[in-house]
Amino acid sequence: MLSKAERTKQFILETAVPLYNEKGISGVNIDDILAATKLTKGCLYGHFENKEDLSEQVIDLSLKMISDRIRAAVYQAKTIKGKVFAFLDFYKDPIETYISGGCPILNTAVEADDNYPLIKEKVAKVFRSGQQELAGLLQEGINIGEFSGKLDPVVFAFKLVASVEGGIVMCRVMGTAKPMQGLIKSLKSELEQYSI
Amino acid sequence: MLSKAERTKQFILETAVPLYNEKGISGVNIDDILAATKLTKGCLYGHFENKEDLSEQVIDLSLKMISDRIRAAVYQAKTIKGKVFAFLDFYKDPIETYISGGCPILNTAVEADDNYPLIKEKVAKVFRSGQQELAGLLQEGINIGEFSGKLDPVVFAFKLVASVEGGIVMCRVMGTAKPMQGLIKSLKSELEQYSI
DNA sequence: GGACAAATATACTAAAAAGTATATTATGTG
DNA sequence: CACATAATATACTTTTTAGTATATTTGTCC
Repeated sequence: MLSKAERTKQFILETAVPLYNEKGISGVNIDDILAATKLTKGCLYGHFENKEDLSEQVIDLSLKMISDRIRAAVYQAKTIKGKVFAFLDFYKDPIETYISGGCPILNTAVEADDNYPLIKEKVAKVFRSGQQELAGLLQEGINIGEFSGKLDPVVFAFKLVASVEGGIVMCRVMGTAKPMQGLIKSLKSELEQYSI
Repeated sequence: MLSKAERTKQFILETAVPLYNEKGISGVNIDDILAATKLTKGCLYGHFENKEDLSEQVIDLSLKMISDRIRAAVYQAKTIKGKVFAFLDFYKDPIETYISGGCPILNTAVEADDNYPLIKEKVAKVFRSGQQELAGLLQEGINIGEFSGKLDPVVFAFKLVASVEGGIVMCRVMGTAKPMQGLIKSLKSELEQYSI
C-alpha cells in the first residue's frame, strides 16, 4: 500500500493534470492547484521542490496517461486496419477529451517548443515513439499482405497523427466536433484504398 | 504620414508579435516587450490600456499578418490546383516560420481555447473563413471540371488545414522539417487523384 | 523657431505569485 | 497505545509583474 505522502503526491499530480492541460504550463499558478486540491502550500512544497519540479512531473503524468490510453484502445482491435481505425476513433470527440482541454501531447508541444527544452524533448519522444509504433503497425500490415506495398508507412503514420492533432484544435476552437467525423472518415477511406 | 504615436504603437505591436507567438499570451510579460522595444512603461501604457488590451491587439495583428500572407501566396497561382499547392507549400519549412514560433493561428487556438473566450472567437473566425475559402476553391475546381465530383470540398479543406497545422507542431517539437515534406507530397498526390 | 501639446522616461506603488520558517496534526511502528 | 517522525497547515517573506503619478523630452503647427 502507498504511504499517505505517496497518495497525496499522486493526488496533487492527478488533480493538476487537467489544470495544466487547460491553462498551459505558464498559465497555471500554485494557488490554482491549492484551490483544486484544497491543500496548502506547506503540503505542496513538501512534495515538490518548486513549480518547475511540479510542472515537469505533471507533464510526465499527462503524457503517460494519454499514451497508455491510446495504446490500450489500439490494443483492443485484432486486425492491423482495426488498430489504425481504433487510433482514429480515439479522438472522435475533440470537445470532451480524455483529459479535459484537448490533447496534452499537442498542447504541451506548442508551449514547450520555444520555452521548455526539457519538456520539449519529452514530447518529442512521445511523438517519435508513437510515430514509430504506428508506422511499424502499417509496415506489418504490408508484410502480412493486409495492405498494398504502395502505402508509405512512415508518411501515412505522420499524416494520421498530424491531421488528427490539428483537427482536435480546430474543432475545439470552432466549438464543433463535426469536422472531425469527416476527417476520420476520410482517413479511413484513404487507408481502405490500400487494403487488399 | 503616420504620427509619431501611431508609428510607435505599430512598432510595439510588430515587435510583440513574435514574442507572443513564441511564449504564448500568458507567457509574455510587459518587461519582455519593454526589453525588445527598448521603450519604457510610461510609453507602452500611453498606447495600451493594460496587458489585456495589448494582448488582444497583438493577436489581432498576428492573425492578420499570417492570413494576409497565406492569401497572397495562394493568389499568385493561376489554376485551382496550383492555389491549393501554394497553400501547402506555404508551410514547407515549419522550423523557420514566417512569424517565429510556428503558426500563430494554431498556437493561439491552443491557448485561447480554455482561457480567452474573446480571442478564441477571433481564431475561430480565422479558421472558419480559411476553411470556407479553401472549400470554395475546391468547389470551383469541381464546377469548372478541374476536379472530380467525388471530391468532398468541405472535408478535404479541413483535412488540408488540420494536417498541415498538426504537422507544423510535430516537426517543430521533433526538430525536423522532413516529415512535412512527405505530408505535403501525400496531400498533393491525394488531390491529384481527383484531378481530371 | 518658439509655444504647447503630445509622447516618452523616471521612479514609484500595488498586486500577484512563488517560496519558506515554524507550528500543528496525523500516521504507523515498536 | 504511546511516541517519534512524517505530513500538513499557518503565517509569514521575497520576488516578480502589472500598473501609475509625475517629470522630462520631443514632435508639430502657427
